[in-house]
Amino acid sequence: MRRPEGYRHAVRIGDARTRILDAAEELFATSGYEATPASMIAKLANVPKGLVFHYFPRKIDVLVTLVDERTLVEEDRDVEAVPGDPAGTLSRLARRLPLRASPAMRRILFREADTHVSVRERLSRLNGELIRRARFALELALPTARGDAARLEVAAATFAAVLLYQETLTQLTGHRIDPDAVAELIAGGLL
Amino acid sequence: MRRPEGYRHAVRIGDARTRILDAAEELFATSGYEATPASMIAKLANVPKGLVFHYFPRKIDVLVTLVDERTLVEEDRDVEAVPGDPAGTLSRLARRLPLRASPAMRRILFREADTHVSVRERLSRLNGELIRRARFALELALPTARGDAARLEVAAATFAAVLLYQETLTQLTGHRIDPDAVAELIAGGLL
Amino acid sequence: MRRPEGYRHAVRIGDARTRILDAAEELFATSGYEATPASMIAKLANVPKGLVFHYFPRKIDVLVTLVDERTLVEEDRDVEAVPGDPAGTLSRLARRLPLRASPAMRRILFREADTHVSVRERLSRLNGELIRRARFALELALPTARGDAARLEVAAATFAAVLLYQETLTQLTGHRIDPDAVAELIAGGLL
Amino acid sequence: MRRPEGYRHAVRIGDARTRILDAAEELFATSGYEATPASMIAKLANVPKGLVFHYFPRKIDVLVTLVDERTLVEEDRDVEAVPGDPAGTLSRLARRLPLRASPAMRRILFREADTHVSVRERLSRLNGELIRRARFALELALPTARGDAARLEVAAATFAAVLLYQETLTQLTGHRIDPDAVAELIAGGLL
DNA sequence: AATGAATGAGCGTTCATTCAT
DNA sequence: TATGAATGAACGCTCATTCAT
Repeated sequence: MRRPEGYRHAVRIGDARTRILDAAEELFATSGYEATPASMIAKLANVPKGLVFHYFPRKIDVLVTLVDERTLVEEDRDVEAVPGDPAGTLSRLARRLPLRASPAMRRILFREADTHVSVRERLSRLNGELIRRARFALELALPTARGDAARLEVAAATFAAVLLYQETLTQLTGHRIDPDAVAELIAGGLL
Repeated sequence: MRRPEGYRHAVRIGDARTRILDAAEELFATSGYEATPASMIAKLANVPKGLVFHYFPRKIDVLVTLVDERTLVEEDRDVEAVPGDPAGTLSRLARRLPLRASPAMRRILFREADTHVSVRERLSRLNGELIRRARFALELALPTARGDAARLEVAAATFAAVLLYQETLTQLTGHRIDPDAVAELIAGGLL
Repeated sequence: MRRPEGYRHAVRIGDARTRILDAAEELFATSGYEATPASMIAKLANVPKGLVFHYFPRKIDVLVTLVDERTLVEEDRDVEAVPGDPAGTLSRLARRLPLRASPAMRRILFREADTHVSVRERLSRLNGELIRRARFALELALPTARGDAARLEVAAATFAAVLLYQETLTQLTGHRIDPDAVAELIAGGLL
Repeated sequence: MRRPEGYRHAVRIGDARTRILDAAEELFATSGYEATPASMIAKLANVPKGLVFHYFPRKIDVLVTLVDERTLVEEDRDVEAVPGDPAGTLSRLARRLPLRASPAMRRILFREADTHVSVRERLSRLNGELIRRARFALELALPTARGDAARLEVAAATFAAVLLYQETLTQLTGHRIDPDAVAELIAGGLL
């Protein structure tokens, strides 16, 4: 919770603990958790190596703390739905992803998810929240009786998948996917 | 050197080189490349550690070889399209993913893509092929003039994303997505 | 970090870094750099192996540091020349070899010179300095006009060669050469 | 004894055993015995690795054989002495070094001498023979009664040292020493 | 709170050597 | 005689972690 508004990139300011987390965020995102030695975090953070272990007794604690403090899945936030405009409603939701996290933190979240439980849990909650919200938005936006529950669920899950995966996809394949267009496609399928 | 039909799981048979690749496939999928020591591969393959390096001079060669020999992106394969049935056409395409690879290999492909170029390239080709084929299938299946190029592209990319990501998603969140339902949704959006 | 006066032999005292260098000096001189594992240095120095690499990130750094800190080519030192006594002048020079280094360090210097640049450079400088000084001493000691430049140069180079090589020769062949006698011989040849 | 006249350099012809020795000679001279893996010898010799150990059960046998078969200290060969011309006599002796060995073999002889007994012995014999012959030549060339035994010995040893060391010196320091000039200097000192 | 020396387990890799064929 | 798979000991090096100060 220490980070204020916005994301600081590669700027090593603040107290030692913050600088350590900043450095780790950058390095984990770039090279992965396993491939990042604690000594490198210390060097980038410009603190003595011992201090890293003073604040975070085990290296894994740095990752856990990062996920804990720097990714925030915002649950139960309001959904802005415009009845009769499911596409626009989804688009707006896309723009307000309920994940407060820097791009670096997002990469970490996805990359380390399958080897570290606490990371996986966070990602799982995010996905659940996204689907929940998309479903709810569609319910509000669609003319009543239009979508049976199962169809809505599929639409919500598909949209969530695209939102979560698009960044990875762009990174790995260079292929950009436009959430707005997807929103329109999905909305078209429901009407 | 190619694997025959089907996938062998955790069965340690065949010559040493094959057993090493089998073991690595399993371990890389489970724990990730970085977190898997060569010694563990050797132990699971039931060969002395030295033999691993006899066949694969550097550890990374094991990963590269795995991707090389055990993931096969089938390009230019025929697409079975049924005019007037875009949903069914996509469903059939989903069932014939142009990636010959065990589930384990797929996880490796996705997990290691952002730190190892050769893996990333393979994944990128796969994604491209998948989109290309989905687009082509839709062109054939849709009534002419129905879909303008951009809409088709979005539909294809969305479907590809779902196909590629669904496995990871299930793994990470427990939430299962049904490609057939997505096919129907997308087809509905296009008609 | 410089060694004080005199040489300590095989006495394992002082801080860990010093003990490591002491041990390496002894072992490199005895068995050669390549044939001396870092573990053996650690054992002789009575430190854990990891500590060797704490102070010297690569093994070669131990050798380089040794040459750097424990061989000192003293340039521009005064030459004590006695006019009319070239033999005595050379003898005195021999006794004040401009190389501050233990016998062990000298063996290392010669043995590793042809495979390690930094060592070779040090040895080269030493040889140059030795010749320069011998020439200068002879110029002062000889009656003017006696020796033309070329002859002086040869005498200086010969004497330098004998000084540098005698130790190796004794080691390898058991045959001892007496620098004083050589000085006399050379002086005789110039007069 | 297998080598005919002259030295073949880097030409891999002849039977396997010869090619192995050729390769080893080149590699040992360049990188030293310890730093040359048997596999590299095999590769350069263009023979399978197993064959190296077929001919030479242990790696050290390659070195020993090399020294054994490819360095020949010619003892008891005639000395051409010209009475009254000690300088010329020494010069001639320098030109007929009693060591039949390629430059590469000489480098090996000197470099490995202090860690391998058999090599050291060979070098020792060479030095002894050189001194013996220089002493004998000087005895014959000098006017009788001129040189007492001790002086002759010093002269002979000095000349031998220069001859043996000159190659190393040139290599390590770039400083060339001219044996003829040294011969003259020494002869001058004896007359 | 801060530090860097110390520790040791374990990693990737090398390589002499063996051996079945 | 010829071969390359197999073996295992040891090597250089890394690194999380501890600890005295």
